[in-house]
Amino acid sequence: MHSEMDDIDRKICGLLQANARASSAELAETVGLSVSSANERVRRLVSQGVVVGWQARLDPDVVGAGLCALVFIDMDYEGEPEACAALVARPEVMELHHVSGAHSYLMKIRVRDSRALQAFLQEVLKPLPAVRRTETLLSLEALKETTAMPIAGLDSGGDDA
Amino acid sequence: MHSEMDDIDRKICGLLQANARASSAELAETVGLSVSSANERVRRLVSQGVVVGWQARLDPDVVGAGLCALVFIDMDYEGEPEACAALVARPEVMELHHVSGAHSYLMKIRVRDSRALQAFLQEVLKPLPAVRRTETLLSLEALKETTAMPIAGLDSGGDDA
DNA sequence: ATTGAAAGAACCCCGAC
DNA sequence: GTCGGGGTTCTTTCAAT
Repeated sequence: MHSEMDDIDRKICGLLQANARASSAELAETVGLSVSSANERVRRLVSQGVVVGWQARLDPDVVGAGLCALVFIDMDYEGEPEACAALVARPEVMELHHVSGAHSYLMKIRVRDSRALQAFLQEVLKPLPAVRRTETLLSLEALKETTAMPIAGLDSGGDDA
Repeated sequence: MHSEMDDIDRKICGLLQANARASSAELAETVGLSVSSANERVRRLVSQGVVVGWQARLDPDVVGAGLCALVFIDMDYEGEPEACAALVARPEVMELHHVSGAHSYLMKIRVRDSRALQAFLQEVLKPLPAVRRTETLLSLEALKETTAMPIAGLDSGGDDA
């Protein structure tokens, strides 16, 4: 791609992770630039693919997604890509990781309640041909759940080289 | 607390999960309301706590958080709240779930590389008095990773760009 | 890259239905 | 709750440094 990120870029990223609706004026004030420059920085970060999207975060209970479950999935090699594609397409599936260790995949899903969980496992997951075995853990409480990345070289965000 | 969400609220939530920077004009167009009404809906959803935040999503690799790991943690009852608080405060910790099953907690962290992972486990996680045992899985590939909730009563529940 | 200023777009308060 | 209008704030563009 191109040029490296500097400290100002990192600060802006950190601010936008905490508040995606921060105005250019706010950003400019915090990082010590003019409004135009701050705006230009954001535009660059988006066009360079550093910022890949903007999400509103919702209260899970209010929208009927209060139950969170972690599901280990063992898959056969045959039909694995199709099964993954089918799962990724489902709105209940919030994460799908190909993991090292005893199981093939770890999936995080959110549904309304245990009935909906049961329905998902029986009607969506198990019918997939590649799915051999599953093991479900309930998230009894999500103490933290964010997509905000630690930003290398930012004090409030992670470690340095 | 108060009134229930209607279909329009759900649609707006879905749209804002996919694009938190959608203008009131866009929202109004999609749900079939005036700009004023759409704006008022968003204001209400925020003040009622349905929308709890706005996040920019960043490319993990670009910001130096390319390595994702899932860590099972067994904890003693003594000192458990302090350990959880310490972990939640760390920017590398993206999720911390109290889970059912053989282990106490499942934590998702993001760091730069395996060296940083090793450092985190040795210098942050293990020194916590309550932490008895840990088991780390590497996410070899995150096929999906979102905070967009499925919205009950909305057909195209939220997946993002 | 950064800046100030001007043009354009968006948001927000308000009174009416 | 919804709507349109008018004032205000924000974003975007532009010429210049």
